[in-house]
Amino acid sequence: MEMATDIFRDLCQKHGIAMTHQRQVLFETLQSMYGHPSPEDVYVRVKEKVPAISLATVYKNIHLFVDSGLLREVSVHHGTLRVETNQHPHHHLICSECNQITDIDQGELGFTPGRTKLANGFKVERYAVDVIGICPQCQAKQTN
Amino acid sequence: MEMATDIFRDLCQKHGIAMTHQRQVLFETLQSMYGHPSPEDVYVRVKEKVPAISLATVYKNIHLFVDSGLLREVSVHHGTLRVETNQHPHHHLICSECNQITDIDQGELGFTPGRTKLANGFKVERYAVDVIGICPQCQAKQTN
DNA sequence: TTGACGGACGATAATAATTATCGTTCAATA
DNA sequence: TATTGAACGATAATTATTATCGTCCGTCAA
Repeated sequence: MEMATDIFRDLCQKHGIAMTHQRQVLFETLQSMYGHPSPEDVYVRVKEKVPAISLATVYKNIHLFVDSGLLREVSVHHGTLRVETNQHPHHHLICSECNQITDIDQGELGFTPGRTKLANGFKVERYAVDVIGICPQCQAKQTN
Repeated sequence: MEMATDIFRDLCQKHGIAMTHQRQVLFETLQSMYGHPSPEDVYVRVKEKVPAISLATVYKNIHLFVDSGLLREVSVHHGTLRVETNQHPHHHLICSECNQITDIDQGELGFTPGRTKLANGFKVERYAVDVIGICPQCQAKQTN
């Protein structure tokens, strides 16, 4: 489960971030966990290896990892409660650059809802699809 | 844009909630808005019609509407920051009863990613699918 | 109509999650 | 190895949300 230090150093270099002891332990800890842990959960686990670490460091580096593509977060949506005003069946386009969320009709997306019962017995009510990518505005900015 | 009071009363009855003036104005206001407003946004708008309304009432009733199915929220997992520990391409099963989130492999879901460029010029990086429904455990509880 | 009851409201205190600040320490590199 | 900016740790501050609690309003029985 241990990752060689120089492998992690390379990984950091590839993603353009500095390598520190805290970051290495944090990353290794994440890889050893299951499911969708909260920063607090991760903090508790990392403390076993680096007792002096601060919760703020965990937050800062999770965000750093996410921003630099080392790590992914469960949902790219707003951190706050948002309500749908669009009554029609639709999905979301989310720009990974500016985080803007735009609605797209189910038909326009070319998405056909799959089965209504999955292998494990999960009963499907509906599908919510997030299309993550770059919006036209941000594409234009990038080429400039 | 106005909704007759007795139509809203019927709607409330159908969903098993009491009808009040604040709820009616809140609901009408939501229907008149676009995009994905925050409770604060909605509060500001509702205040124009009901100046004495409290932000807490807006929160309470948005949740009531969501729970009773009158309204939908943008993301089922907003709330707190969660990180993915699963490196493989996967999607999420979300139980609308107990809110548990389970990973499901893209293949197992039977989902075929669509086009990589959408009509409006949006450049697709990846698709994130949330399957919302009832997990086997909660189905068992319901039949009991 | 009146009186009682329960649920909804408004004001605001409390909590939870996250971010900002700031002095100290560490990692990259010349 | 000395320099220098970035990262760290402690903790204060902020933001979003929820809980509390006294009051008010609508409904129903007398």
